[in-house]
Amino acid sequence: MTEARGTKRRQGPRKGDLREKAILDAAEDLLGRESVELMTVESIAKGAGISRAALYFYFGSKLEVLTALVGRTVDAMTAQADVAQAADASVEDVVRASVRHTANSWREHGLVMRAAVDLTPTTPAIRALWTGTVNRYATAMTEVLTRAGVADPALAEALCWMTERTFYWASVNGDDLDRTAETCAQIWCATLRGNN
Amino acid sequence: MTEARGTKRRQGPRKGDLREKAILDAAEDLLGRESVELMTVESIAKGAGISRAALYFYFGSKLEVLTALVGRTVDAMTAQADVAQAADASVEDVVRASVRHTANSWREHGLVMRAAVDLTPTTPAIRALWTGTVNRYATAMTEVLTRAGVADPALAEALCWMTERTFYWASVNGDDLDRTAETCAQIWCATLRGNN
DNA sequence: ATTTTTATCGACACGGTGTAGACTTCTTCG
DNA sequence: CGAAGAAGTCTACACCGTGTCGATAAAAAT
Repeated sequence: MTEARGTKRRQGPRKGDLREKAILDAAEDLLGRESVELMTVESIAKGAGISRAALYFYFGSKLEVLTALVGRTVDAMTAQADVAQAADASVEDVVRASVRHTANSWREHGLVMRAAVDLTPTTPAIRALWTGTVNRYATAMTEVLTRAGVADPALAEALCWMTERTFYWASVNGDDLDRTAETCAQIWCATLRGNN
Repeated sequence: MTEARGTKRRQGPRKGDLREKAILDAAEDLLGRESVELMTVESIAKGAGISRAALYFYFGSKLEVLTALVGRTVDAMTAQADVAQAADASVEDVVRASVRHTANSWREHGLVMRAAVDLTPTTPAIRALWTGTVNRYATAMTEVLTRAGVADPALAEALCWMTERTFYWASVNGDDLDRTAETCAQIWCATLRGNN
């Protein structure tokens, strides 16, 4: 099972690449209605307008679909991520801007990000994507913290996971993400000052 | 499906209550070897020395077993929890003690706690147990923070989830939990000072 | 000692998964 | 154009884990 991808189809913008996108779109759509484990290969296929067996031509399993979907979303996130980092801004401002940016990601891609978190325990590939993203963020932040005299990378890491979890629950509960961002930023800044 | 429990058997230390414990023990044992979703009702039953169908006499599903197991563990945790809170200790000391206590919980019950976190998205009953525990901890901490002039409950909540996630990953990766506790305590204390 | 509750088991039906193999539709190049 | 072959789709099937049913055994209760 699972097939590691790439055995079949590989190159070129063939006709059925639209299908591939359609499948991901259908899956993303479904995430809005049913939970991940209720979502069946059948339902995804139906959403994409093809038969169950046809879907297996493109993806080896439901989890491969979800992995591709998370990958697409993570790419989109990091694409619009590294705009910031104006070198002259105050450290606190950089931190606040980063947290706000995170809030926006959750606003835009909350459904998929939630699914990514939910699937992190079960799916190695998704775990890799997600922890990879968080760790990238963490190392970037470690640099920023260092500029403020806080050296330990473990601190940045812990704060990143705090941010992740807090936004996750806020997204699940439908809380106000601006407030959430405020809370997170406050802790980030406190750590910034408190450990020089 | 699922049967909501209680329809069958209810009172007394009947003979088969041992079985019930045996089943939970078997499940906990299994958590050490295979992941939650690989674990099958069959394997749990086998571990408890009974047949698959017999297990359904005690629990309505694999998830009910896991829920009971998490419940048992959470009870054990909270049982030995509220020892602390000596009213004259410094706020920072209380915080450090709490975090260290959390580290001990993860040391002792890491397997089940990890499973609880993993199952939180999928199983409402376990989500209730877990968020309940964390929230109890959060409100207790809110009081402590208030004593230090930091009023916002959202801060304590965010810090609790930071602690949860950080220990979760440390437990998964086999990191040193003392170091993890140190990191968490540092952020707790920074927030304590930084936001008066 | 027998009646009732508690516990166990074998057998079944169901639903979702993944695969095999036949079939159709595109593409492309002689 | 028109055959070869690649890309895409479908029906049918076998598998596996789940949960239930009814018959039966073991324990408790009377």
